[in-house]
Amino acid sequence: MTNSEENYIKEIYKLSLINSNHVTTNEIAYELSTKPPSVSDMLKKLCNKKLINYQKYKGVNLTSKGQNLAIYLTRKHRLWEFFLVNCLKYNWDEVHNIAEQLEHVKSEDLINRLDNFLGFPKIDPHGEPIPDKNGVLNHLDSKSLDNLGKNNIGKVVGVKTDDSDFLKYLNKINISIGSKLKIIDFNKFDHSFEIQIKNRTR
Amino acid sequence: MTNSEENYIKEIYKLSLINSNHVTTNEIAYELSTKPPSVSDMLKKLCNKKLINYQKYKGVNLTSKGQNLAIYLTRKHRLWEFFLVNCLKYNWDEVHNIAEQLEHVKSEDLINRLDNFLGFPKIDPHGEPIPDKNGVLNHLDSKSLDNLGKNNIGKVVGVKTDDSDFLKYLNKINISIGSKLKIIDFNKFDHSFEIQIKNRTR
DNA sequence: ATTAATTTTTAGTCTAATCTAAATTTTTTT
DNA sequence: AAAAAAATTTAGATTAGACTAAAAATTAAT
Repeated sequence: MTNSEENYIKEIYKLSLINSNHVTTNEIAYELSTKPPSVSDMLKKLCNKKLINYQKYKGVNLTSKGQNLAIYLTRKHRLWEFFLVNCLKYNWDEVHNIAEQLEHVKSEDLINRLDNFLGFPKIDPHGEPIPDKNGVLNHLDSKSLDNLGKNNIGKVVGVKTDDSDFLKYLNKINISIGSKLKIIDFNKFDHSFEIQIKNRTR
Repeated sequence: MTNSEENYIKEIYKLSLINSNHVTTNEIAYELSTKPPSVSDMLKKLCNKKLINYQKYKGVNLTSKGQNLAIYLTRKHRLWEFFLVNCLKYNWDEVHNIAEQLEHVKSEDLINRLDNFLGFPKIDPHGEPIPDKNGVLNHLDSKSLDNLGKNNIGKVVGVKTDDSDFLKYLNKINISIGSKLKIIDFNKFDHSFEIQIKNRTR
């Protein structure tokens, strides 16, 4: 299993959570900053390895073998992110690229020991659940901000994106995991919210 | 800088410490489990990048640029080994392969933070010195076992090889860093020693 | 239901790193 | 110092992953 194959599997996994299991060539190419022909080539290879279901022109989804692999990669990524933030004192907006590299280190034993060393954490620095040794994911009871509704109050439990610039913006406006948000108003023309932020004072 | 280039630089560094700065194509090929033509190709490339001095058929040595790089790679490798043994509770004979992978992660900041997290250790689990941020190496005052001489007593401060089987053998006969050894006898026919081992009782 | 636009795939090229086989240079032996 | 052996390099092929340009299939628009 090459690093590149692993990156494709992880990306297909991410996209299939958004697009209800139907992922297209162009989407993958866009997300991985590569070109569609490269994706076509790789899809053939991953299909031969029984990691994805793929029919020409029809898009892809993961086989259960591919899904297990994706969950294992996610486990590695999130455990490394947890290590970087909690041990090495990185900010949550700085860890993605490094975790991306660390996650390709090949040793299942290493990851289980890391998990143990970190105290078997259940959520990563962005609030995303960390799959356990058996691939079991602890889904949080949560809804996205646009489903909260006007005048309702919610508590931030996670952020879906790894985009460093967006996370920096959240730092700037003082939103982090645990912040309480109230929807004040909604602007239809650009789908933006006006919100009120309450943080616990420390 | 590719992983492969890094592996070559590190190997040339290791070999030039043994062979007083004259390293040959076949030696490199043997150590890296590759073939001489592959080495020839790579040497050309590293020479173009001014990392080694290389003349066809004449062997190689590192430029000062190459040496700095080698020391930095050694720093990364030994810090990760320290982490694996001291945090993740690996044995000293198990860490080499994993550290080999971790050392290719590209982030100088990561290594400096790791160094800080580990408490700026000076020696790795095999007793080898860990270069600091500026590449400064703390050479231990030591001699090899075959220079100790009959009836003399020495204290083990380090082991030069990463060979997992040899390290396991040392575990078996109960030699570790800190053991006191006395040369009882020397057998000329196969250059073997008879030694007495004294370990601190805990 | 054709045409137009978009998406996806095929065909062929490129680079890094490897290999085998053959040629060349250096070293050793006689 | 010539011949034999060993070490090293060149030449040419291969694989993985990416690319551009062109062809084919699908989807959208009239």
